[in-house]
Amino acid sequence: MLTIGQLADYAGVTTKAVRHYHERGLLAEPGRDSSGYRRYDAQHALTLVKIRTLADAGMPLARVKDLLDADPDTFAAAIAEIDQDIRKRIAQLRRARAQLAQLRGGDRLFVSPEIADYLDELRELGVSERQVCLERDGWILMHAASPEDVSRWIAEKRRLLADPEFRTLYREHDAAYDWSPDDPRLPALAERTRTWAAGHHPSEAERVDNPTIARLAARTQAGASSPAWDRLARLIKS
Amino acid sequence: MLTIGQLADYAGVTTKAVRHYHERGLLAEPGRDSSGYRRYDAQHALTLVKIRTLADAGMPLARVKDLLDADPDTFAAAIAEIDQDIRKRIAQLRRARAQLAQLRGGDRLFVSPEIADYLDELRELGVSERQVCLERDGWILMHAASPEDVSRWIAEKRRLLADPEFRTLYREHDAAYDWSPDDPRLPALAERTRTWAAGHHPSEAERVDNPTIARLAARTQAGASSPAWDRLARLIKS
DNA sequence: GCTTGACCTTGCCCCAGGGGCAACGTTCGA
DNA sequence: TCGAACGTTGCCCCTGGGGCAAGGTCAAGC
Repeated sequence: MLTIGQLADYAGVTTKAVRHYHERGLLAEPGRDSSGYRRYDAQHALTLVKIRTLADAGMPLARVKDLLDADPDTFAAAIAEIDQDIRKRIAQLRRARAQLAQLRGGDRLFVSPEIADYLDELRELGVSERQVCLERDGWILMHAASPEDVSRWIAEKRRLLADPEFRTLYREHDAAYDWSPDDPRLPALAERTRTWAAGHHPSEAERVDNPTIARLAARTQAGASSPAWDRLARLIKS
Repeated sequence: MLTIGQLADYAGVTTKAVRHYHERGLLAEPGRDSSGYRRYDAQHALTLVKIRTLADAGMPLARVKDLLDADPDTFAAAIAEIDQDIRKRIAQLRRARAQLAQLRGGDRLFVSPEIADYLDELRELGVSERQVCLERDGWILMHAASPEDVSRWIAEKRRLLADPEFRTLYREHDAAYDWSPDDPRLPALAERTRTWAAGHHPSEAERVDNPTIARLAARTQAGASSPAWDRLARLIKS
């Protein structure tokens, strides 16, 4: 007859776990010897190994309990199900591993592939990393606030970037961030921007009156501006 | 600016989880709007996705917290470690799957390969499944109570089974379980057993005076006897 | 016989990672 | 204007045990 420690060692668990299984009704309480120690027999060892096998496979103890005295068909079905579950979990772990690797480089992890591609295009255009981050943050907010609009807006942005004049303006605005607010190039840039805006026929998509988006855009800009940008904004409005 | 629900949906978690991360200090509490609602920006979304990526990889939240503002080297090292861990867990799951499959057939799962082989030999000899179970339970107890003795005893048992007379006696004892206690074959079997025992030179191993084992054996037998076996035992002793 | 160390007993609180519910305030669209 | 859907805090609950306390017990060696 075995003590709780011997039984636990045999099954590769702690004595604590064995007592836990008693509490949860998974393992029958054995008889006690004269000193009150639990004394186990081989049947307990068999059951304990079964419990561990099922629990190691990720089955909750409550289900293990039901299953221990279920008929063979139920048992087999449960085994099959758990087996499927294990395969799913392996796949999940593989995915987690891949995600983890992404964490080290780039922002593909944080935005949809569509947006990530767009950001890469900006980079190829020579846009500063600061500006790319600003864009990324804007798209994250948009994606979170109204995901169904993202595709349309991305398409619109792409359409604009196809216009050489817009591309030039975009890059100059980007560069202007670091200029002095008194930089003589600012009035000229403002003028060119207004000219472009006047000649530019706003598309359907752009006129979408989504107040959420409008407020969102305003906030995003507000967070990260510079003296030169502030002046530029005033010059364009005036 | 996002509400907690939008942020949570974006990262694929529950609002409860987001609040949990605030409590644990993983995610900075954002400002509140006039009604007391939390209002999040893109930075929160970035951090939240990072948190989930690390947590999904099995990292405890406490470590995630430390890692979120660690230097890149520490971060990379931690990533590598977690990656190793994931691979280990995948291997573990695979093992669990294999064990699970074993659960459906035989008792290889419960005893060492050595003992399982021995039990299979008994089966080939035509020993009843009842007797094989009895043996199995005995070996489980021995393995749990004093694993270092198992190999020696198994070898001894094998040596005995090589003796044709012992094999015959073993099988007849097995069969006698179901006999009536008045069966006329019992006295003859007892006599043959005594003759064999007298002519049998007990080996070194057999005389090992392990009182634990002796008590153990006695208990095992006591649990599963039959009227015929009881009579047989009395006949042999007398 | 005595000590020492390893074992056993019960009981209680602790952890992650949230879920669920209460009881209430806010916002938004029809 | 009203109801649904969302937000707030706070509390207790779950799993699968770990850790520790405050003892009782057992076997070995001296």
